[in-house]
Amino acid sequence: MARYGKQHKEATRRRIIEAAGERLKRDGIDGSGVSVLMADAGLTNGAFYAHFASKEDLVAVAVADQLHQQLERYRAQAVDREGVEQLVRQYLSIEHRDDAEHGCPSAALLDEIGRCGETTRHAYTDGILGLVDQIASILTPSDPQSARGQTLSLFALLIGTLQLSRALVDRRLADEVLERGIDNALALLPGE
Amino acid sequence: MARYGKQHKEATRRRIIEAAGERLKRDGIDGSGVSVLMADAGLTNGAFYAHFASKEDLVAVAVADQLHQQLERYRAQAVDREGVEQLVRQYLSIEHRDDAEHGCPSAALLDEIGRCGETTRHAYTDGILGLVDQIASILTPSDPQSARGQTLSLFALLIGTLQLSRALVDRRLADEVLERGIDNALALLPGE
DNA sequence: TGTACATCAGTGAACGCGCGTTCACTGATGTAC
DNA sequence: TGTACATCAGTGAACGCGCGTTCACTGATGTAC
Repeated sequence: MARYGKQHKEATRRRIIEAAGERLKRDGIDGSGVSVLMADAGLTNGAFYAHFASKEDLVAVAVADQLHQQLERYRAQAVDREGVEQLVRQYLSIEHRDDAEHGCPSAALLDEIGRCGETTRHAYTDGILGLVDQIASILTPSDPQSARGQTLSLFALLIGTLQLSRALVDRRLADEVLERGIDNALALLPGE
Repeated sequence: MARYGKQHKEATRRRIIEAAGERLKRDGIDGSGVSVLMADAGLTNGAFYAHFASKEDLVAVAVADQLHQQLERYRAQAVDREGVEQLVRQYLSIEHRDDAEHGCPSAALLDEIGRCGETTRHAYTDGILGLVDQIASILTPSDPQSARGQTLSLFALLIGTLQLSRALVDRRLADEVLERGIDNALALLPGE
């Protein structure tokens, strides 16, 4: 029945989603056209609608995937409080600021996501809560639920700091924002 | 010589800039077309290039104007530490979150600004520094320069918090982020 | 094993539309007499 | 004061282009005999 081996189309779909994640973070949602997104995956625009119902559909899936990838990375790295502190330092590093394409989807896209339809915002909400709960469970293993709000607030600082550092043309100032952000973020970590 | 009275064209230009500020904050930079921006000012698209060199030119000017307006508002309201604390509460209010059109340009546009050309990012940098220095001068009148970094970091928290609250579909959670943000922001205020 | 076939992932041209920008023009204005 | 005129802010159609989406098709594939 299935002519190409059923994993073939699935693999193509994944390639599109992952390439789209990077392109969206680099050029923004409105700034990334379907033809370019498909070309990034080595395909032509016509094949798009065999994989996704619409551009918004792909955006929602790509945002979910980006947050899921982030969760996997954080899960591997942030095994204890010190791991989380290291994560904060990496998040607010010059390398992360200067490489949005491979960085945090929230920092790259959050204000645009806020203007998206409910599908995308729902995917975002689910994804960020997965991340937040993971970090909260490490910082406050006895009652992670209570640390959710505080961890979300910590994320807000990280996201805002990276965006601000990216927008400032004064490099010295942009770097200082990152450093201040680290101190303040560490102070905001929910405790046991 | 000047047929329409020289203040006429200047007034039209201002009308375009102010309408554009609101439209950009509502629909984003890539999401706002020149024709719509002109229609918002009661004009047709053709007149645009008599006032601005390009769309990017208007964006830079509108961003600068928005930040300037914000500065004027903050200057009037934040005359002492308590005024600043009030400002933080207003910034992280449900009303502000649900009315991006009349709200903070940073919260509405910061990740898009980070992807803009140097003209716009330069305008943004100047504008945000004006704001930051104003707040810093109230919180640390003896040495506002030293409070600059900390105040920028405070702004980062405010901006990230509002964006996060706008993106979350879970209202309870979106509201909680604002509340947590207030507590954390107040704790981040640089002191004397 | 080799060949004919049915499947369907992917192609690429085309759809209508709105983008940013240009331009020949219109018509309301303040000025000159 | 009333009229003819020069100015120029603003109009609206058009430019080429890329958008998101559709569709008739191609051609590589795994299967059946």
